[in-house]
Amino acid sequence: MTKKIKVLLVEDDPNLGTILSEYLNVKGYDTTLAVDGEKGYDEFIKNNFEFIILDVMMPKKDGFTLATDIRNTNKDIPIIFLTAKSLKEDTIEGFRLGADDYITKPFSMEELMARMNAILRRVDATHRENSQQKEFSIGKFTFHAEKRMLKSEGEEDQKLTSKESELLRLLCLNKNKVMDRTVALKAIWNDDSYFNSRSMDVYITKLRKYLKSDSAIEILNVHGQGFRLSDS
Amino acid sequence: MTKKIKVLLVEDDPNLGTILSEYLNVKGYDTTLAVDGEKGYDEFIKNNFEFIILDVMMPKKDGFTLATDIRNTNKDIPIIFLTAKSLKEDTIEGFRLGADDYITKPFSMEELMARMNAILRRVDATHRENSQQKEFSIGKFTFHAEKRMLKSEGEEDQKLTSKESELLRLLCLNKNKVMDRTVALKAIWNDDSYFNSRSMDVYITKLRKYLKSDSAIEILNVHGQGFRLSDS
DNA sequence: AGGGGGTGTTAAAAAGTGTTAAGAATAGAT
DNA sequence: ATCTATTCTTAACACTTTTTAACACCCCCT
Repeated sequence: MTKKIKVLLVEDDPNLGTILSEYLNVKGYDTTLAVDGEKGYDEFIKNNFEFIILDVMMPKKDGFTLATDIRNTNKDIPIIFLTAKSLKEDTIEGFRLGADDYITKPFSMEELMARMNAILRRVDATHRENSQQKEFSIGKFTFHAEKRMLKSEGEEDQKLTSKESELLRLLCLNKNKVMDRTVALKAIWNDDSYFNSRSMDVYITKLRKYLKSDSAIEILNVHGQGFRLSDS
Repeated sequence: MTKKIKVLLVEDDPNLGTILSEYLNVKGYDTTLAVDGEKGYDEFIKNNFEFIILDVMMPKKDGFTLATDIRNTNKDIPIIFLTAKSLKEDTIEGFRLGADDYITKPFSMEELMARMNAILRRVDATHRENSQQKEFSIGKFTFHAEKRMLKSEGEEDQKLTSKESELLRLLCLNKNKVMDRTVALKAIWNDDSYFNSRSMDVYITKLRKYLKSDSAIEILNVHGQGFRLSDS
């Protein structure tokens, strides 16, 4: 399970603020609620947020001013504005300050989620390429995912097929934890169905063969759940 | 001066379509207008667009279907939906298909621009600018796509034929990612058919020969999908 | 203990690819 | 216009990757 994304929500309406905050937490985010712009800025400075949602109309410090201050210290963090009015100039102003989206009240929770996800997908995509792990160590083996190559001292290099490689990569990412069967099927086959599932079992057998020369490694089945690559 | 961004606009209303297209061109984009979903897809295959704007309600092929087809060949390209109705389910569906934004008519030109810019800011600059890139670095080689020339220190320059060059260019644009077989065939041969596909395999063999003196480079096959130029 | 669903394994079928070389098409030169 | 060199396509064969089928076994529940 991936780490929760830390969200700062700044909203002066206590009803809406609480509801939104709780909804986001249920959806797997780690949300902090601030009730005005100044408190929002304090929270921003003290924590490492990864996503900002700002109401525009707020006492003490309005959303635009707060956004400007936030952008001064972090020019990458995604910002979404919430607003009661849909004045055109306001919208443009929001985007000019570096907003990623601008949502007019009333809006549905689902829509907010959908728009957050659309933005996060982009942020991930740009950061993901470089931060993707390419080389894994499994017992006496070294597995290079990109090159689809499994090496070990004193043995001939084993070239893997793309399916073999993708599966082994998922196992490595979950080393000593269970790699969920359904998750793997959807990630590699795009679809979990009976036949794909059986196909995956065939590949598990193949991987076990490749790895059998090191008895410290095992691919264990977790009945009804998936597999665990155990490395001691 | 940065290169113009190539935008595909698919909109069946000729009035709106023309006005939008002209407006975008004035704003420095290079816009192509298609009047229905099928024509839109044809244009998408033939060109290297970097941004897509789709009307949802269209004859022949609606925006959602078109978006799905486009996402099948390119999962990174930004997509914005335009729609007359603001049905909640529609919005969510659009985002589920990988939309980056969803704009309800009527909207202002400025708002569209602002939302486009917000998305483009997030997209990796290299993704945007590389579609007309002329020079590529592959391991110890340098490839000039325009001049169809492959150079490397201490080796004689290798002149490539046009097919060889176009194929290598596509591989370079997708370096370390899969170059989809169908997309490449449609881009280079204008038609994916069995024989063209076999022809492409012959060219892959040729390119591998040219590149074989650098073992850090590989053209890997991804079964049933395409090829990946791996460079580490 | 029995039974149903999940898994391990092997092998054959189906689909896709690697490679070489000969044939067709095209463009350039004479 | 005809010849020629080059480029591109088609054919052929060997091989790899993936899926499907088949059968044996195991886990877990009642």
